[in-house]
Amino acid sequence: MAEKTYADSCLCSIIHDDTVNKVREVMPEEEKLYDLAELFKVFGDTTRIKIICALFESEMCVCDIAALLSMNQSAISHQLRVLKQARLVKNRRDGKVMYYSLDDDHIKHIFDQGLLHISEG
Amino acid sequence: MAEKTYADSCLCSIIHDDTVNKVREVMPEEEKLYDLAELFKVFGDTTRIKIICALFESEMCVCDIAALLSMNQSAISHQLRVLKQARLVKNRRDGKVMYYSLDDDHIKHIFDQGLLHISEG
DNA sequence: TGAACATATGAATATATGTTCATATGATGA
DNA sequence: TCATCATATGAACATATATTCATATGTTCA
Repeated sequence: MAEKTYADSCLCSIIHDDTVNKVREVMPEEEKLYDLAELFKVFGDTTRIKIICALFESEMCVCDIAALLSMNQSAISHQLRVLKQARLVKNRRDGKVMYYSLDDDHIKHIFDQGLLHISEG
Repeated sequence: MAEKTYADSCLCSIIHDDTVNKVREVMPEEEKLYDLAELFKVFGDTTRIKIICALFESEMCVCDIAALLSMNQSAISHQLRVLKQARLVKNRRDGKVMYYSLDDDHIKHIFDQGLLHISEG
């Protein structure tokens, strides 16, 4: 009764048990995969990509970034919060001004690999 | 009139012109940043992350993947299409069965860097 | 203390997106 | 050719999310 090993939602009756079992054994734990998706979701927005690229070059205040991207301060602030929660940026206050900078060494590698993928084909 | 150089949407009057200009010069072109966000958006979903992780281990057919993830065939097929459009997977037909496998060498690096980020802190 | 300014935040809105359901397509074998 | 099976696809629905607006917070300086 090979069929019994499959989820009810999959209507197929002939699949490759050995393959599925082998893969199942090496799959990372659910939580890790969820976190990974959450991380990439943060990168999956043009505004945040732009902010990160800007911060590759220099620490910037919220207003700098808003001016650079021609977006309003609130939108930038909201996105910086997302980046901060993902521990991708950090900030420091200097008087009224809040400066943001990158807080992760892996981002650059990830971006470079992504750009390599894009430039192919 | 420093204010005139800023977008109307940014209400700040005191920002760092030099920084903004310097950053503006090194920013990648708009289209490239858009493509990069689109790529990461593909990685920003748990189902697709799981599919990719599974394919790290072995080529699989649609039904295999559906069984592995306990999801229905249609959902998997839709997501495989997204992955294919992003040129992350390729497929080959063998009779009625369509086998999918990874079609990019950078994915593994990107995932590993992402996992490094997650495991920190 | 109060005005001015940079930033943060909550609510609302519009848009994007993942899954499901129903059904179409394409291949096999009798 | 017809039934069966694996996969693909379009429409619909529910949910997530980015931006805007209005306003709050926190700092500086007079």
